[in-house]
Amino acid sequence: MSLHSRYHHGDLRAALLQHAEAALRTVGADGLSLRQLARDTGVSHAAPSRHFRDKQALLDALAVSGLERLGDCFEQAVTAGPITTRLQTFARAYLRFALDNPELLPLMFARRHSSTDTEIQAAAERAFAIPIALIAEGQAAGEIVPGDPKRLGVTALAAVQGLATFVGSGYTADYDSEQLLDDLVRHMTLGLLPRS
Amino acid sequence: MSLHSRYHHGDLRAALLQHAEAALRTVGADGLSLRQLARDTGVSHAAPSRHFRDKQALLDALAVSGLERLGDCFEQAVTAGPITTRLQTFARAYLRFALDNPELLPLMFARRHSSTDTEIQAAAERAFAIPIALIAEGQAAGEIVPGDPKRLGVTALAAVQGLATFVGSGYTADYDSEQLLDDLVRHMTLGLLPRS
DNA sequence: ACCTGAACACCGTTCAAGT
DNA sequence: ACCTGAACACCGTTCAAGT
Repeated sequence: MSLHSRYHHGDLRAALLQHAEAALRTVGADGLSLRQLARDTGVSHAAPSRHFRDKQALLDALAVSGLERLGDCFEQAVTAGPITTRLQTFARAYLRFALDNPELLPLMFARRHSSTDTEIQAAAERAFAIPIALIAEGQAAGEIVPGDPKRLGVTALAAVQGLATFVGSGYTADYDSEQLLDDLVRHMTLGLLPRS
Repeated sequence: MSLHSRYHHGDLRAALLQHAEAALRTVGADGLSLRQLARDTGVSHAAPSRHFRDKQALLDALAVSGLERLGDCFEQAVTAGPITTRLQTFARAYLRFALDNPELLPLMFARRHSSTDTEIQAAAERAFAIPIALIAEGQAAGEIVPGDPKRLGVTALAAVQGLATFVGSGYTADYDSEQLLDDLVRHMTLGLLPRS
């Protein structure tokens, strides 16, 4: 085994990201180590720094790829039918993604420290544009109350996001998550106040 | 300065927790170091292990104290008046707490790894019982739709929790957080579907 | 251009020993 | 009972040197 064979002659950045996603699932964000990641990928511990300035840059890259995958889920959740079932399909897709990627969501919603992290911001914008478009459609058909569709979409998405947080925390362990989601969608669409 | 003076002859556990909360605000959960915490408190780096088995135990203790403080906020948010303003008062209190303690919330809603963390669970139960009681009151007065008040409360609390997550992430930087909360409460109470 | 290997300053955790 | 100080195995980050 020559010294040359230790070189990773491919797309090291992509390889690191792939191994990082796997490590995120097994050891979590806190347990993720750049040195272990380098070992997994078969390069020296200093090699990742060529592609990710520091550990935060790697976590940010994971957040971007997570937001892109969430966008894919949203695209697959676009259906026809009555507005309530269309909304519910989106909500289900979001909740499923959140529960399937519990370590990824905190990265996607991490507090941006300094300047606006344009890359993450753009990826989030793209993903959330899909359900927001549904809101706008529903409004055009008179099926949803009027108002800025983006503002309205954010409140609806936030509700599902928050439910995922509660379910993930285990505070609602005595309830079924799908039933809670059904309740959430019903309360969000019909309202908590009686419809006389 | 005798060797004896390095001993912390008081409630070291409480002192550690107090410094840990301050450190959480300044350097965040990731930046929090047990060794630095020991230095801040004036004890050896091994002393904290007597009171917190490991770093996770310290973070869990911070979560418990955070949930207790959230409970205090909820208690102060108990008011009289129409049901919508009472709900809004709770929602405002929750959002304010979440935005004022951005580093604490992820700890409070951290994924429980193994067995049910009974202490955290109990603290959460106590805090959330207060808004849930309001839901039950509203239902008794016929002001809120029927259903299990706990299930209903979780969905309502989740909505606010999710909004805090969105606002904290910066995805809604172009909107005012209080206005978003007003929208959320209105949509949650009246519903997204037109009231014909 | 890309990676290595050594070096530096930090960690969390453990444990015999001290008071 | 409570704390110290040394020890161990790990980190993230930097940088001259190699190919």
